[in-house]
Amino acid sequence: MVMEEKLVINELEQGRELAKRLMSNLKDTSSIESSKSLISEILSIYQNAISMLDDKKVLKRSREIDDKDSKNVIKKRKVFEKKTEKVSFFVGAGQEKGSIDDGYCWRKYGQKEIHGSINPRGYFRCTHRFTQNCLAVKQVQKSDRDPSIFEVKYVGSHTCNNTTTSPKTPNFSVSTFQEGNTADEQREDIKPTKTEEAMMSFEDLESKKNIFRTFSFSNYEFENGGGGWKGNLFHENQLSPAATTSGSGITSEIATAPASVENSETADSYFSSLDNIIDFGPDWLLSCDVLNW
DNA sequence: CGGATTTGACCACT
DNA sequence: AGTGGTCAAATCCG
Repeated sequence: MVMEEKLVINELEQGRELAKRLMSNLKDTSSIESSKSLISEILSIYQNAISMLDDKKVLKRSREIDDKDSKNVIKKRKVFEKKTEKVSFFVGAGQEKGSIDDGYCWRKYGQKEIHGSINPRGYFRCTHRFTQNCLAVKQVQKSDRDPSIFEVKYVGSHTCNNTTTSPKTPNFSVSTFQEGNTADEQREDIKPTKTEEAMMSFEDLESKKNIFRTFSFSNYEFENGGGGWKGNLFHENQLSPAATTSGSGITSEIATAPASVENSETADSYFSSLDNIIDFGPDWLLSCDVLNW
């Protein structure tokens, strides 16, 4: 492991420790000021870590471009320019056949057996690819480790306006993972959720990402007891590979959106309230209690 | 009948 | 040469 990677890990570990302390403080409503201070520190640490990783990406990318230029080779596939985001959906038993709606219309264009994986990977692209030149693509694969988890990898952003009728509001716990096209991966787990039901539209993942980035925990320990899941989780009542899925063993940000829709607050409004992390309101604190933080 | 899915073939990349 | 991603003809389905 190179030195800069160690530094990043060190930064993230510090953030984790501070987060733990914050959790303890949150149980004591009298220490709000202390909690705010901790949050500020966490934000600073995560920002440092992110900056380190971004710098690595810039360096790596420039090297790739130089290599191409030096060889004077024109390659058809420009993989490194695509923005990818991995997400995992954790589905309940017997729900695989359900249909997940992430707010977009997808059309399956291929399926492949992946070397080393038990389950095939499905390839989906936006239905409006040709009508609106929307280049969004996603890959869905059932987790080998846990059949109840679908790993979904989103590549590119939607440029189409058409989302399916009602905003897809999957109820799930989400963890997204943004990857550079290489091994530079950022791990950011988050556990928002005011209640156990939040609705969110995938089109908002990108915009919310920064929010998660500023405040995230590794909830993997909570949800899997340290078991093998390395990535982000989505809890969804209904999900079909065609609709969404992915995020193979990776790490990322996590949002839990629960399973019923009784709570009227949508993910959108929920996340909006996160715009200023420091201003988490009483509701958020309540959710911490609910989650037994 | 039109749109979506399946699936083998093809191609880019390593 | 092996692997993953995409294409496109065949097929399915509402």
